Amino acid sequence: MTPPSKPPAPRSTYRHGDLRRALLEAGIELARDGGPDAVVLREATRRAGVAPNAAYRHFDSRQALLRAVRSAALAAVARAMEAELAALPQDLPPAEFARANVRAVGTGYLRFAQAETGLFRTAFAASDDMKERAQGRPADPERSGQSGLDPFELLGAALDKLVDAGVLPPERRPGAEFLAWSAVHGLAMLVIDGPLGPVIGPQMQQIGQRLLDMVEKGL
Amino acid sequence: MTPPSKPPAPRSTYRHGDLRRALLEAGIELARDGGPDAVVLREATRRAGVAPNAAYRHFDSRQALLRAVRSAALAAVARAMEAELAALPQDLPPAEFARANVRAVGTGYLRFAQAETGLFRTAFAASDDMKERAQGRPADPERSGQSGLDPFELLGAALDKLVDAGVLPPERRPGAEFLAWSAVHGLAMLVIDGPLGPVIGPQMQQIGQRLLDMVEKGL
DNA sequence: TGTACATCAGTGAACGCGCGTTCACTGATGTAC
DNA sequence: TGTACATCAGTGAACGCGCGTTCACTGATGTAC
Repeated sequence: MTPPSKPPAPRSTYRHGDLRRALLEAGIELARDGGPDAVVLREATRRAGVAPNAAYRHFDSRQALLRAVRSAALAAVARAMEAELAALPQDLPPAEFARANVRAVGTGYLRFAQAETGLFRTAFAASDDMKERAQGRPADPERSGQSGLDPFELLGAALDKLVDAGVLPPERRPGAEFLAWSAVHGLAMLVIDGPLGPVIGPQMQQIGQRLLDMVEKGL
Repeated sequence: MTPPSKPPAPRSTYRHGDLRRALLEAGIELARDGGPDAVVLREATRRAGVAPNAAYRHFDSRQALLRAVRSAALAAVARAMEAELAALPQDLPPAEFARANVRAVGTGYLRFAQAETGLFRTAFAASDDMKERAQGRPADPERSGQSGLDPFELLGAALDKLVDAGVLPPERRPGAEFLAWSAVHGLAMLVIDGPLGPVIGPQMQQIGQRLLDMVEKGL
């Protein structure tokens, strides 16, 4: 895709200025067009125009850099969802509005998966040190959007609205995020990472809408 | 997990006998407990008790070996589905039986994902040379179960039964496999490869059944 | 206001690792006569 | 039935690669007096 490294961007000062940020941004760029495995310490330092070991002033290890990139990717997913939510007409009847919220969250997720495949894979790929994720930890602003909610929490909030509006019976609420998330996540993965990419990729948006219909009816 | 290599299994004859099969089986073993990235040519030859380059008599490249392993993994998924189908009671009323077929396919998929995580990931992970998958090619027995159908075809057949039994309106049939597959695939991926592993892994089977309810109602 | 010095960001060189792959080879097999 | 020989599966050694990480260092900064 892109050539192995960018012009080293010569630097006049001995100090870099904001190497941590530069490395993180290089890492995000790498993830963007190669997924998590492409987040390579040496390449990030190359792009920042710095010796390989300089990275260790700012990150304990490659893993630590990857973690930071992952948080940034999650925040980007959250912002994509927020963008869809913000574009919603505000004058819908409550039940309809609640439904539209859930759809917007799902649509944002799918759009992001297709537009930023590498970041999407980075956000949700396996990782040995990630075994602690998502249980009741305090919300981490690093992985959240403007609302302060991470992607999972945005989905949860939308489903809560569905209950409040009387569309979803409260007894069906617990665990509903897993069902909704599964459906949308599966389509995303099949298209970007699996065998269905070439087959349904082009029609992803329509299939995505049908999938959201199914979730809505089936929840 | 397992030590880096097994006892080299000393060989008395100069010829190996069935090196291709041995390499394939070593590759499957590697995939089983490490996913696609763990399918490493040199390690496969080590396990087969053979020099690294001997592999090139049987596979053009590491990619070729990985492809063969992937086919085997897909066949294993198909067999897991067939096992669920075979366990179905045969005396259900037609509509119910058709529904049960679809559930069985989904259940087999989810069971396999949880029991054979590495193989599952290998079967469905990205691959640059896989861009041709799944479109109208003649069914490949390498990736099929006893029925001669690969996992995707098994799902398709189950959905066809749903239409025949009058449960699913024919106009909803086209593309239905993408919706059903997405739901189930998403849950599998979130549990084995994503942030939800520790959170819902233990309850995967119940959530899986709820998910299949959703698909059934929503299709 | 000027100078000594602690701090610490970045350097340069090197390490060991394991990988996929290529080369020219050697040893056993089985077929043709 | 016995022997020459083509075939080809496996060997041994080596290649170049890029990675993450460690070491002892050097250069600029900013604070204490």
